[in-house]
Amino acid sequence: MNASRTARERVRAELTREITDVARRQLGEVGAPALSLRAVAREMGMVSSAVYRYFPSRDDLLTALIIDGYNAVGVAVEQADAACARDDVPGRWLAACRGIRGWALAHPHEYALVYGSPVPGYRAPEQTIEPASRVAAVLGAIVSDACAAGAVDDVGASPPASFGPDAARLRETVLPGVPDGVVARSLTAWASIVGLVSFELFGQFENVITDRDAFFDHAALSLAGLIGLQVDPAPRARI
Amino acid sequence: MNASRTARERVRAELTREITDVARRQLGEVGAPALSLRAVAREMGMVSSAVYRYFPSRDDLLTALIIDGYNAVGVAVEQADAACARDDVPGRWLAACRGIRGWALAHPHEYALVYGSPVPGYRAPEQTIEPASRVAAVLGAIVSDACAAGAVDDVGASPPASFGPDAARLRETVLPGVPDGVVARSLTAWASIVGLVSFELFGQFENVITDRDAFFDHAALSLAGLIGLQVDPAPRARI
DNA sequence: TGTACATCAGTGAACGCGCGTTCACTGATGTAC
DNA sequence: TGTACATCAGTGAACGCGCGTTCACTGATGTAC
Repeated sequence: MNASRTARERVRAELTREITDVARRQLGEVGAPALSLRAVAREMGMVSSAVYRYFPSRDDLLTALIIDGYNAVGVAVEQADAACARDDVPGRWLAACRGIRGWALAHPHEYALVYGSPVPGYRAPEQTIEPASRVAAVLGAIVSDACAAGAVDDVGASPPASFGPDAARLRETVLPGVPDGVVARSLTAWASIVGLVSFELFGQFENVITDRDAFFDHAALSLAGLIGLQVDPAPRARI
Repeated sequence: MNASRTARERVRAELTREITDVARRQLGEVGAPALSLRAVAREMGMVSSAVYRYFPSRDDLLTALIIDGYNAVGVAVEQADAACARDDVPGRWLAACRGIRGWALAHPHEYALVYGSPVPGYRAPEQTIEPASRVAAVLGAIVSDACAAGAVDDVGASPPASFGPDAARLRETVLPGVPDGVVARSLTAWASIVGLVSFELFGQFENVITDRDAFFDHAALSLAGLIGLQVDPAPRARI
């Protein structure tokens, strides 16, 4: 029957989910390169070979965790953006950036898995590319909306001619209606935000920056300015 | 005698160096988390326990590699900067940024070791902090020189008050004579440059940017503009 | 210069561990008639 | 509703491997007189 068939499948889906949950928990303790199928099985109370019913190899488990990671940070950023007034461009930008950083600080090993150095011996399959764009989509929408509202200054040097096709492709997906120069600076700002978070998380700001919350906000707004988003010099008053 | 004593010590130094060379070569193949003392010993034709005469543990070998890595990228950036006319601020900035990226592309695993996610189970000791500042020192000198020459626009929002002491400390070491706002934006730009290189190396620009050389140059100059360095809109003519 | 001793480098075996993956198997859960 | 069969989940043992680190040891290289 269909009902009973889905019953078995439901159990299967539940266990698959439980395995990734346990794996994610262990990831948070030992980091991706040290993550082991056997340890996951042990914690689940199964024999290690049983996990192979759910994931054909360790790499597939890692792939699942990467996809989950991209989705998790994607959701965090989407929610941060959604909580802002649509026309408050600097507010949305800052909220989205804070969303990335907040998620990263809460899940450092997951962050390292998706934005850090590649796990040795593991090669990410195509499947991981699409969920990776989720964060970019939110940042892109903010810039697009700002452009549509005429709230972007397209100043600064023009990007190289070879960037044209890339910009055109990005306009079709995450940055509709955004001129080449702003596309280039948006990409730069995106990489910069992640660079800032990585610096903080990977220890490069040790003994350098004390109040990292405040510094990050300031840096994020500087980068909004780099893109050309019109940012108030002082925080706007709230009634 | 002193001469013979240094003879023995010379052999020791040579072998120590050879071990790190082999380790660095293997690092380039398997990545830091998979680097193993035994494999290094095997390639050297020694028994694994012999390596312990030179490095008391695997962690100490990793530490040596990290320090070497910081020094190597430091040298690369210093040389890139030194090849430019002292008063050509944008040229020096671009050269230094290219130096980081060029070294990173040539030594991706070493780059990942120093700027990527931390190696699980390894905790970097204090020794690694000082050589880490070598790159920052070059970038800092460029900004300092530009400030001294009056070639920096200190525009944009002020950094948070809590950043004051950090800026003061940085002024004493790598950014003499640089006002708080420019210090903050220099740090942001520094993290951004490394973020761009990481994005490229760790696969985030896959299917996004085609001509990465040209894009990087453009991004680096955008970030020079973020700091406030006065950049010519068009490349200056050369006679 | 020659000898007695101390220092050091490198050996080989071992300890104890964990890993990914395969495979033949036992039961339980589902399906078809 | 009941039975015969097929599918699937989980077991337990095994394969073959590599790892970091310790330790008692043999020789060679240096030092002091």
